[in-house]
Amino acid sequence: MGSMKVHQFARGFWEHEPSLTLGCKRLRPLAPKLSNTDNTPTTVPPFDLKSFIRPESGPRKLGSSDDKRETAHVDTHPGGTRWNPTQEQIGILEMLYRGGMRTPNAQQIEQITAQLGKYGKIEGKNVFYWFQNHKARERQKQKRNNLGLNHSPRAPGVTTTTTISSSLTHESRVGV
Amino acid sequence: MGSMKVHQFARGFWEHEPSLTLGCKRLRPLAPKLSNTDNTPTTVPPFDLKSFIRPESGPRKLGSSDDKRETAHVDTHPGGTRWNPTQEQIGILEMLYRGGMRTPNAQQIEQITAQLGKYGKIEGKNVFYWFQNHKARERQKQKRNNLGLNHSPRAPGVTTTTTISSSLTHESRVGV
DNA sequence: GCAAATTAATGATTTATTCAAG
DNA sequence: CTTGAATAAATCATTAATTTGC
Repeated sequence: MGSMKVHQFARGFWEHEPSLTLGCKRLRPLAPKLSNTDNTPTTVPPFDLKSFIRPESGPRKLGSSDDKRETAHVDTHPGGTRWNPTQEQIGILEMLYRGGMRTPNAQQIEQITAQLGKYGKIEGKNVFYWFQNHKARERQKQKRNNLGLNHSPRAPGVTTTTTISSSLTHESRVGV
Repeated sequence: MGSMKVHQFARGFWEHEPSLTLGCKRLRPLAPKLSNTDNTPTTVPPFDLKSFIRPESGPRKLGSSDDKRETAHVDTHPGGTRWNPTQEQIGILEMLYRGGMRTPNAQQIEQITAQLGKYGKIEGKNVFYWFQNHKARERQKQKRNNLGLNHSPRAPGVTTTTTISSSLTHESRVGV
């Protein structure tokens, strides 16, 4: 397999907007059984659950790393369930988050994925989801804290670090 | 806090492409109104991870660190405008929708996009978004119609006198 | 000590809301 | 106003922690 063009779906269509590799696997285990009474015009492909859950031999869309060298597998290589981040990965992600990154764009996701890939199997969408979830859940936490906040006018313990060096070259700051 | 809800109906079986921020010319103020109580982090990560936080977007030019780009001229590109579906495309999509398709998976999207590509420029995410929006807005319309039965402002242009009961087979929304 | 049962975290999807182009 | 595009909120589903009984 020399230079073979992968599916067009990977490259050609999303070239304008940065996109990331997303797997074509991992579908919900719920019954793929549609109500067959309706005529689904497009042939709903028979969902081969097993083949989807085993992406190893499946066709990759993009971002296929040259080698996967799973022979040694430092990590669990969970056999095709959901991503289970390692401690290093989490650490880096949290660092990025604390650094101000909230919704990285495709370029950033690509790079992050590449970096985190050194510590374990990971895909771009994992990074994407992680930021989504982390952001949302941090907000939840904060809100919860705010609700029960009418007790001590001053936050005990945590002195809100106002020593922020305000000016920073964070261009990736979309929200806030 | 276990949510024991069992859905027996076929729910989504779609891989969900993470719609990455394109960041081309999409500046969304969207004041999140987040209470700024929490972290205003802006602490430079001690590592070189800052390389992750590269300035976003920029078509393909890298190297220029500072991007104070003006939103002046950069929109004559055919990649910058949004998808404008043709009549054939809409027709096919609606046909598929009426046929029961609601959230096509990646495979299906791929095929649909390929087909629709014959009639005009289109990308996979367009198909994805179309289904999302169409589903949501059909629901809105129905709801509006149901609520405003006694209303008689003006004859609605579209006679969507069909399929009101069909959607009842779905779960009734749990409020909220 | 261990494994089944239970609970807590959190990854992955779906839905609702919002913004802006045409 | 219509509607493509994007994000946030809500929800589902799976894995890790943990409890419990032996």
